[in-house]
Amino acid sequence: MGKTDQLEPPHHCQLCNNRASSAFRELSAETLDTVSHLKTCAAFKKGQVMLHEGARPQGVYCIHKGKLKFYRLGSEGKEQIVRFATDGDLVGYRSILSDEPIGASVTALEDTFACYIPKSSFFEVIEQNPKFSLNLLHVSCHELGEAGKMITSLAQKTVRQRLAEIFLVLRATFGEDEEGYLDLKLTREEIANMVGTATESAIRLISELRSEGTISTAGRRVKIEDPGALRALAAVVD
Amino acid sequence: MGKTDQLEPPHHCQLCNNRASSAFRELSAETLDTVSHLKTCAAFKKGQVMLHEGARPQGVYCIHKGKLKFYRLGSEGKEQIVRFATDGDLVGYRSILSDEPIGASVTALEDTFACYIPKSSFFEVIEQNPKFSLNLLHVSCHELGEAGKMITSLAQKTVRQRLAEIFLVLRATFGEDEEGYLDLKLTREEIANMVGTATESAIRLISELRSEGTISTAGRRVKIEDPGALRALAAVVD
DNA sequence: TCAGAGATATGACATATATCATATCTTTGA
DNA sequence: TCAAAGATATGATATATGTCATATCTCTGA
Repeated sequence: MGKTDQLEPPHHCQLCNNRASSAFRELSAETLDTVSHLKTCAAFKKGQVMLHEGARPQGVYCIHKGKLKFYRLGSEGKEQIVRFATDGDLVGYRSILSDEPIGASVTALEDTFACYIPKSSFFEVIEQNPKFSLNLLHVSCHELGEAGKMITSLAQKTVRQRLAEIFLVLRATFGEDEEGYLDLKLTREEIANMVGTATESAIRLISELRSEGTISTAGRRVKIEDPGALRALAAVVD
Repeated sequence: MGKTDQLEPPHHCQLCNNRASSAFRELSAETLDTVSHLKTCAAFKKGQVMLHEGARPQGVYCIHKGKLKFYRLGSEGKEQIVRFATDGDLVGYRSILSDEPIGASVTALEDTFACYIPKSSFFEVIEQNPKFSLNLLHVSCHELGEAGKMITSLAQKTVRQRLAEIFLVLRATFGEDEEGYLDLKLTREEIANMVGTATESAIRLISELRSEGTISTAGRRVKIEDPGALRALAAVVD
């Protein structure tokens, strides 16, 4: 569904729509040319795993179009979603740069197209472009801040508050479609795995928010009806 | 207490004991010389705040000797400890590199000596030393992985399991003194603020672990008596 | 050195959330 | 298009943890 020429990666990084918002922003034409020649294309179907927890990646992916979840398996085998990636985001860089195994599996939430840059090429670009290093530092340090927020939220807020917060975060990250629904379809189980609660509890609390008129749902599609109520509930600090 | 000449920062970075384990490892002699001339010294008494949440730091601190906690204030004003820093660690780099306000306040848990490097000098070193950028990327990406572990633990483990885990983490991070006690004194409230629970709950569960013979305590000093039992309890995955 | 403040300890009780069970409702793939 | 598999929904119940209250204990600064 949709025109494939919009979904396939462009032939050259300079033509990529995501360039301005990615770690490749503000790089010289020559550098982009180099990266362009080093990269290959990869496609992932919805549900397909891009990276496995514990593995050693041999390169990084730059997401051209798609949505992915990062998750760790807890001791009971339950998924904990730790973050998401979408257009323009780099995937796999954490493991390569810290020289550690993959910390979180990455799976496509919808059909995804990505560019693959081998590890060696990635390091070459880093070493020859201080600007690229700075961009990577910017991204990783920003993520670190987001993780701190998530830690505080998990430690101090109730499930109900975290659920409200998650809907606001999803809207900020993925936006809304023409009808006002969050532009990301998640199962109730996946929502529970972000919030850190049992699936039944997530379902129950979603039903409550729905009956209170704060949100509405249509299958897996969720619409925020009263953002103010959500913000009040979530007790958003920052 | 203690000889001051051991506690004050050395005059030159090349003589610093922490060099090998810090982000300044493997830098050229000239670079270290530059940094040495740009830095100034700073001392923090136990309990003193090094950085305030929400502020804009004008430089980074390299910890020469000491222990500090990073914490965010939740909506109820409760501290959530998100990580620690000790000898050789950089403090404040996250905010400067992501160009965001400080995400977590930093307070000295004991008297601390640090070197202060102004923002501009810090960026100069980064731009002129790809190796330093890589070290910083290594550190920030490692921290990001640790944050992911903490998120999973908070979301999926019981307070009892997290408490067991914390004692193991503290031992791995700070080690033990000659008598076998964890080399870090925390109040029960601080322990609760790491684990993400009420102070009373932390006290109660610590009492339980004590009566089970898994740990022993002497005031604020904690000794791990049965690491195996702690590991089993924490259900450590990785 | 001592007194007051803060920390630790423990009980009683409240409650949010997990767990288990069952019934419908949607997807999805053949 | 349909049937099976999986997802959603909701009730009943159990329980871990939070909250409030009170009583020592132990630091720390004057």
